[in-house]
Amino acid sequence: MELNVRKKKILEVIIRDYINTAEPVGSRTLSKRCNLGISPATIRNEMADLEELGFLVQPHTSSGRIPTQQAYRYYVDEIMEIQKLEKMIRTDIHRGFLDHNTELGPTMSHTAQVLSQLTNYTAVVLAPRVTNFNCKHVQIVSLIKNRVLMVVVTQEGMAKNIEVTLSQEVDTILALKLSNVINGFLKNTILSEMSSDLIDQIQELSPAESKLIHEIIPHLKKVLMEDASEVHSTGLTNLFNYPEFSDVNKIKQLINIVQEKQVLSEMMTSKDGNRIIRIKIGSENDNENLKDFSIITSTYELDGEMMGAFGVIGPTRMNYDNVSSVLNYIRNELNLHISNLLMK
Amino acid sequence: MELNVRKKKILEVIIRDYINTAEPVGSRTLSKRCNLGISPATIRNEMADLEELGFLVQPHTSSGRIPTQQAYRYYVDEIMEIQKLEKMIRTDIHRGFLDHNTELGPTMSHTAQVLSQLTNYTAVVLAPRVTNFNCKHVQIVSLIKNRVLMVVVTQEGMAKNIEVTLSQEVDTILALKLSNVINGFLKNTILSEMSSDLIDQIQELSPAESKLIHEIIPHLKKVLMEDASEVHSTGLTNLFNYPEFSDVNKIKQLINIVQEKQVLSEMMTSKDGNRIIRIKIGSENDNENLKDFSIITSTYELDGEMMGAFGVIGPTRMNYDNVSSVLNYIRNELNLHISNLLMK
DNA sequence: TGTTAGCACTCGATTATTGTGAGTGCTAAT
DNA sequence: ATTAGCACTCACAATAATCGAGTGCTAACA
Repeated sequence: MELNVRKKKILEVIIRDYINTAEPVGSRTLSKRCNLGISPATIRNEMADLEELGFLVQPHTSSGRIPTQQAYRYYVDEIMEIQKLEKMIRTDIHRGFLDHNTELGPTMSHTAQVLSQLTNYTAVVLAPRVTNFNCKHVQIVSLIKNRVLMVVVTQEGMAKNIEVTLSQEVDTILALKLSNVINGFLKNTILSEMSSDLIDQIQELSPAESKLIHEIIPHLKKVLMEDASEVHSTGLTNLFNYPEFSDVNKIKQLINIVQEKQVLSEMMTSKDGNRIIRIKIGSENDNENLKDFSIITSTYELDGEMMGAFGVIGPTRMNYDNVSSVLNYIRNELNLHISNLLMK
Repeated sequence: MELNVRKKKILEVIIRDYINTAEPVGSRTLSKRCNLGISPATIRNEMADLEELGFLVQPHTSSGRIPTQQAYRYYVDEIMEIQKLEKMIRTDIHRGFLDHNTELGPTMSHTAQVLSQLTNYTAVVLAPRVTNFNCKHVQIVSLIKNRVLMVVVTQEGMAKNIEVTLSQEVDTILALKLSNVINGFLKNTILSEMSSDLIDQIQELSPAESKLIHEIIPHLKKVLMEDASEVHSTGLTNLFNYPEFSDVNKIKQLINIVQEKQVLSEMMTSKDGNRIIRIKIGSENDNENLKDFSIITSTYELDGEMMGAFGVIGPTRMNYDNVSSVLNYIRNELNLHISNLLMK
């Protein structure tokens, strides 16, 4: 779809204006704002064309026009350019991260904080996930009776743990022995290749111990496989200030989105070509609850491998420029700090 | 404050009616509903008295009356009696818990689920906290470089862990040694009494190791002390259906409450005499955001020691009877299942 | 041929007007 | 002490009147 220069310019101004005001924009006000020296009447003609092409709609006859989803998509693809953030903001963000990069948890919540504050929308951050990473070390800790805590540590130094109930009692001594056996094993094999047969070949185990190992391995695999990464969200109430969210039903949708962590997590980690900044506008989202929202996300990596994602949820008339710039910069910061934190 | 029988009865019916309908109740409708065989005019007189006493207010002249906070308080203290739940509901709840009592986490989220479903309000559950419990076992797990995961296990088999960065590198061997040293120590001393002097008396440590122990102990103490227990909440959107929450600002308040986990946690664990069911109505709450809500909470125990809390947030015209009954029963269930889960 | 001034028209939003009805307080009769 | 009767109040809903930003169309103009 190609538009001539003037149409493009007019569309741009309309979108910008609507993003700011949430009011349908009419030809007269527009003619004042955009200094192209063309009269309202001409603009009206152009607007009529743009409407025919599917970029604009009128909420009712004889009102101003508002952009369609198609318009936002065109804007994002063809008009907008990701700006570099102002120097002052950049250093502000950078300093903030320096103050919060001692541990992983705080770094994540700080990221969410910064995102929602800088954009005035709702921020979502996925903590680093262990999926796809190799298990370096396992620690079984006896809790009480037949309950144990399993800690899985990846090559990169990320940890994840679950409590499980086993079929037999496990005391501190036994827990240590089981840990040692599994860790000995991990020196030669990766966890996902640990089969029943291999376990049976271990010499030094009593039948009871062997049975326990058989129970434990699937749990460990599950921990490493399942992507139940923690999802931080901040600035839920930010959206309440926008007129389109004075409707309680919209708010319900938003809350449902944020609470379906599993869905959110999958959505944010799915690829979109090679794009660094992924933008989904309104019904481009598969999730029913997100149909009235736009979501912009990005990911952070360690050593080329995707570790987690973060992004912003807002109205479809979102400030795509600003959010993209912010995400872009924060992505760099995150990559930097995460690798400082985890790799040697 | 004493009311004669008839006033008490009238007040009761008004409150019940208002809780159901959220509409101001007038003398005529009331006279039909309450079968005391008294005319609207008489009721009007009584209502005027009750208004003078501070139990009722009129939103505007010549409208029906609505109960004041004082009325709810009186209702809760003097009128209402906690009913036993219907047999069918009891067995339903009981079965539900049986299906979810293998691990602590699921038990907690199931509790929140059941609470919000049964009451139609917002449920909040505080997971068991380690505070006040004695540390039985400590496990230091090496993550990477100078980062370690510390696991603290209490006498009762609850676990809590944090990641910290230490001043020196800690590998797997060293982590094990440090764990052993601390655990050896724990055989004779409780964690909170571990002082610097005592650490210095340990023989088998190199200066570097001794320094690490000095760093580790405060972290362990902090884990055991601080009450950053996880707060589950469910059914946020339940409240949206009530007419008093069509106002976006009320919703904002609610979300703020649920997000201030620290405050919520303190509020729910603070005692209120020896009451099992604690009821705070509107401005009886210290927290500014809770001034328009009522909150009913209870606690669950292990071996007489309070472990956590749970409760329900709703409008001040909350169904105090039903919620109290539900909390009362769930409390028993929780006590039962938690002790099954944790103690021998 | 593209642009613009002019004009009649549209329609949501705002304000004013009027009923309607559930409710009240007061008084007088029971 | 209770109640029927009555005049009065006031939020709420429905209807009508007004306003104004915006439109489409036509004719004139560069």
